[in-house]
Amino acid sequence: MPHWLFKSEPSAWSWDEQVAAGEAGTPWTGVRNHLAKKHLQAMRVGERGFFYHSNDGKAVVGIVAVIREYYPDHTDPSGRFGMVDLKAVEPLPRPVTLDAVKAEPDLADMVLIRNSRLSVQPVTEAEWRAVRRLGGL
DNA sequence: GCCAACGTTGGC
DNA sequence: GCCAACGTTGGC
Repeated sequence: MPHWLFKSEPSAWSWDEQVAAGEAGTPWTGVRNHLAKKHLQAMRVGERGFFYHSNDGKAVVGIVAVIREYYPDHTDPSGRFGMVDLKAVEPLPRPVTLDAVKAEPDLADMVLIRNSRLSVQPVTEAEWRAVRRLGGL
């Protein structure tokens, strides 16, 4: 099963807010990049991803699940981009910082390192297991 | 279709 | 606050 990584600045949308949204989840609005869009379109209900705090925090802090597949993003006036709905699944007992990811040789090829500006990223099975382990799961 | 100018992201 | 990386826009 594919895995993903979603980036958000906590000042805009934080893990705590995602948790507070509960089982109903929330739409992941605001993606305006074609590669990120492609990843959103590939997502299926039940797939999981990491929730990453960019800028303020710079750490993987939790795990989310896709609960609704790709549909139009009403916040996009051009109508070209869409979104999925996500819900919080569980926090990482220990957030995995960007520094910790960089310090792990097995994670050197993570998209988070290689293409740091991409806001929705694929995560390989090996990367998924390694980050979970670093996070105490 | 090319590419310079510009805007945004995100680490530092 | 700076700036490198990268994506988008628009003139030609």
